[in-house]
Amino acid sequence: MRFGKLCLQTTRETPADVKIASHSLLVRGGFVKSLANGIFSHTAPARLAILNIERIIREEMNNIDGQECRFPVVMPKELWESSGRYTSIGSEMARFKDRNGKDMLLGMTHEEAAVHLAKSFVGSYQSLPFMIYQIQTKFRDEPRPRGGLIRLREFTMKDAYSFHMTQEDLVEYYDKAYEAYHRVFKRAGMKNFIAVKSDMGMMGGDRADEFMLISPIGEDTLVLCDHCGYKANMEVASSVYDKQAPQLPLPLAEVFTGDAKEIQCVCDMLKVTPDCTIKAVVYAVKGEQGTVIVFLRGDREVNEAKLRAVLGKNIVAWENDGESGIAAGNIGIKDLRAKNNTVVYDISIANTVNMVTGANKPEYHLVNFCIDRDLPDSRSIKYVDVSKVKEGEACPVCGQPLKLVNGIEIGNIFQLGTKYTKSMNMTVLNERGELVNPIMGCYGIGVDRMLASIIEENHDDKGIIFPVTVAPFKVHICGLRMDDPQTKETAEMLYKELESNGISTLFDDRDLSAGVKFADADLLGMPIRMVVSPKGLKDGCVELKLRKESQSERVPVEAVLERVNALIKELSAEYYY
RNA sequence: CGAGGUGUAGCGCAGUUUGGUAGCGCGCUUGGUUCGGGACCAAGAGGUCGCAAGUUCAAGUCUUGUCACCUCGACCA
Repeated sequence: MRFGKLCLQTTRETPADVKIASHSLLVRGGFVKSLANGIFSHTAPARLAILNIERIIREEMNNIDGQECRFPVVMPKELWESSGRYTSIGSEMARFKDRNGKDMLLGMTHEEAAVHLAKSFVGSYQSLPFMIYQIQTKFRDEPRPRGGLIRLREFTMKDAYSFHMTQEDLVEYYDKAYEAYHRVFKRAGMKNFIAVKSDMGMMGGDRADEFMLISPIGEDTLVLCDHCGYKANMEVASSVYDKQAPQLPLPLAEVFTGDAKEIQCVCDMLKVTPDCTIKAVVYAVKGEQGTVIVFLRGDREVNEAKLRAVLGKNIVAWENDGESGIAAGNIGIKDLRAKNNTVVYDISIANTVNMVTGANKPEYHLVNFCIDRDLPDSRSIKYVDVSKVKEGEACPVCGQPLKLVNGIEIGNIFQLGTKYTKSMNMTVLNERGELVNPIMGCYGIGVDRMLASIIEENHDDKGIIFPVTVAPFKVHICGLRMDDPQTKETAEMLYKELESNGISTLFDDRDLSAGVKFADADLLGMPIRMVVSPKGLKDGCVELKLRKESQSERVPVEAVLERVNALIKELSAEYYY
């Protein structure tokens, strides 16, 4: 491709509202153009990089016997009602009516379509297992898109669906997919990624893993143990606690605390630390009356994802309407008289003694509260784990201190079970002639987000450093002094030679100064830069430089093709799995 | 949904306090000189100042409404 004719403009300045490196470089390099909130157009180089990523994904999916299919973007309401998700998914699903007033929606994932397709073509166990997948545009009306291509409303996703007769068969395939995902990310030039156990979210199912690129800009928090290798998303990470030091129970007493409501204020007033208190956090249940009150140790925070999983209900922020009977700021376990509420006891308060807690009346707290002594029905309390893991807390597996890092979710895999095949009534005959629901797995990769993540991990202060496997072009020719006939002729000749030998090349044939061309070459980040100039041609040479290196080499014009091929081979070796 | 911010040329911004001919830098066009790390000179093109209504002799500027975008928040009782 010729730079001079590219529909693209590089810029020196980063737009003021851009916060992260990949977004900045994608915009400055002219790869993407924001069209609306969370919706981008891609220029040719971005498209080429995406196609390279898709090619890697296709190869790996085909390698685990995937069949590339295609599901519709637009689907009727009825299909999604059959799985129950038409109502269970909120406003992130875009809905509209067609000309006849029929309710339609834009696909945000395709379990329903996959089951719809599979159930009509598959009647017996002899066809199973199989996996179907697609790479296609999804639309999710995210509440807050951000970070350029990191969180989009319209995006490209590879989504795969596998069907099995037994759980064992699913697990076996799941492990193959798990390995295939590692190969995809490795081949695409990612280094610092890991798989962690994750929440099921809207998918439902038995087990899920997320593939995370460890990065400070990641939106997810990951809990890791360097000692035993425990890895989990914060959303599902289990907590274990230091047991309270043994102490004699002191008499329960009510103390005046006035306006002190927040944990820290109460602690300051009573001269205690937050881990000696029990606090209450109140939620509302989405679409239902009443509240959920969570009691947990004052130094802990509620993990809403774990709470949702425990309740099996969606919770939302609670707003005090003054009618709930709740003494906000002074809520305690003892004599809680709130109406219509579900009470959740976190394991952090089990068997605690001498704690500070709300007195369930304004301006008062209790001190020396001992849950087993002061609650008549304490034995019937079922404690659950709903708090967030903290940095340094003991690993639930080996007890060593945990560390927290941020991660960008670049892919996920789920063991769905029969959630969709049951609800959508997909059955096949087994060996004994009985009708059974196949067991499903599903496997997603965010393609655009992968591009952004690759750039997050592969750039310097001058621009992108594309892995050779993903780079839109392998070679970037900078023709210096294109007004010089011999230089122009040689650059043209080399460009055509590379292209005709299957080496994708970006040819900067513009009549601009060397500095501009070098800056653009660094910004766009192709792995090999070739400088064709009168200076080099004087000795019959051109200059080759790798984007990731600072040293260049001089190569005779006639040896260029061979040398470029060798460099590509060398660069590619890094990304073999 | 809540709070804050921003909408002026393709991009980045000034101008708004105090109403009075639409500005700067980058980019773009033409000519010339340069040219191996974001060159210089000269001459140009390009904007109904997000949109709508209002106040005024006069609105980018004041008033009201509205739309869009950005950031943070939407557990810490």
